[in-house]
Amino acid sequence: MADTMTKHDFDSDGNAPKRRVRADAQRNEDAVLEAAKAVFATAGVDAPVREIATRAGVGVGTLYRRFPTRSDLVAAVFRREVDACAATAETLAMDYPPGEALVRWLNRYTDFIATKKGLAAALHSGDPAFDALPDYFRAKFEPVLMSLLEAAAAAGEVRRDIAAYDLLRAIGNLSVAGVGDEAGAAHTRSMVELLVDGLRFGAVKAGR
Amino acid sequence: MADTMTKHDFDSDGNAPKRRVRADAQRNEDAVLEAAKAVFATAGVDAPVREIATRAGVGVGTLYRRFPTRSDLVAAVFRREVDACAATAETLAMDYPPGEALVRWLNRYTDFIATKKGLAAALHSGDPAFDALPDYFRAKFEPVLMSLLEAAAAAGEVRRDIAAYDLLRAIGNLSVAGVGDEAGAAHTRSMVELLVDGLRFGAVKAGR
DNA sequence: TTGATATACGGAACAACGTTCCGTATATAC
DNA sequence: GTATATACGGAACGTTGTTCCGTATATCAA
Repeated sequence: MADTMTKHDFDSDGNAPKRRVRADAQRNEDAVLEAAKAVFATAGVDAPVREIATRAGVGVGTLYRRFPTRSDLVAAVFRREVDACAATAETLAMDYPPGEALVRWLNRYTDFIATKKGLAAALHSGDPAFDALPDYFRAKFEPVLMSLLEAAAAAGEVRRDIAAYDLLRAIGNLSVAGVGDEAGAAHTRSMVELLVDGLRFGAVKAGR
Repeated sequence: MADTMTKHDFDSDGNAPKRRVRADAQRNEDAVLEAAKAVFATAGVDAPVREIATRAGVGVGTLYRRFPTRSDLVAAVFRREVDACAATAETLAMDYPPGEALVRWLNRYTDFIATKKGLAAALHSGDPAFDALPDYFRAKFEPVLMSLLEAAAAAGEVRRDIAAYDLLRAIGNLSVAGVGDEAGAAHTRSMVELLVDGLRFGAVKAGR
């Protein structure tokens, strides 16, 4: 039978496909993301895929259909949470004076990272699935921190010669140490404060 | 002629081992450590055990006899390198003024960490084999940095309220980002400098 | 030297993981 | 209601870390 000429074919890029996404597929994707978020927070990003699939009530095949690699799943979950954290900056900027907004967001950011067991390592593991993550991370967070930084600098509270991205990375890495450790969290916080003092140091010298 | 009468019986601590350590065993242990050091530097601490065994010219069984866990091997290699890095501090302290010696050692330390792909993550992974590492790390590095810090503080170049250990951890974590990345190394360096500026900031104010 | 034996060796075998495959089930379009 | 594209579950595969054990050998006593 040569019925190769199928009836519906030209659903090229960006056009409406003949069939819409199946409801169960969508439901399962959500379930997987939700389960993954929970499992990652508990057991770190190295948690077995099977565990996530089970928790989501699907088979591993289903999971892999949507996330071809465990790294893709990690990336997807990560993106979601980045969005959430970045969003808090605006609120802070409105509710507090520049210097305080900056510090508060930095703390929020620190807490955000604290729930990312092993993620910093994964980011630099060379896995191609994570290649896009730093860019996403940066695209979301840099403008946000730049605003806070600029406002604080304008108020004469911090220096201007530190790039937002550098600060972002520095604090992110600083925070890796405190994961799952009470004393570690305290250390992280004081080191972040030290960094902020470094920021102020410059402002003092340049401000007069 | 009576000679073979115990030329080595109670060496170390009151123990009298019937047989001494076999020569081939010792040789293999060295070979494994050497191979592991090279492989870890190249491929990170997650490199396959088999690869290390092969490179050392031994079977995996032999490797596991001495290092019951891959983590134990990682720990052993790590300890060696910690010793080497800590040792450089004394030299520096003798050859440079306090402030400079401090900064130079901090840089040396940064370079040291830069070759430790993924090790910071391993340290906090919860693997029991690494539990002793932070203590070892601290026991070796803290006194060393305390000396440098104290000398610099005495010279009025830095503040006194930052604990050596915190600084150690902070820089270590800061350095994780720069692994295998040119720009990353530069970022790391400037963040370390920012930290040092934070140290100086306090010194300036502490005139009281 | 020679034999006895504790010790060490290599690599096959096992378990747990990430990932692939494919026969079966089902939501959607007509 | 039927056809069929789509999604599903889970067995199966390759690669890890680790264990096991039969074989080889360095050391000791004679």
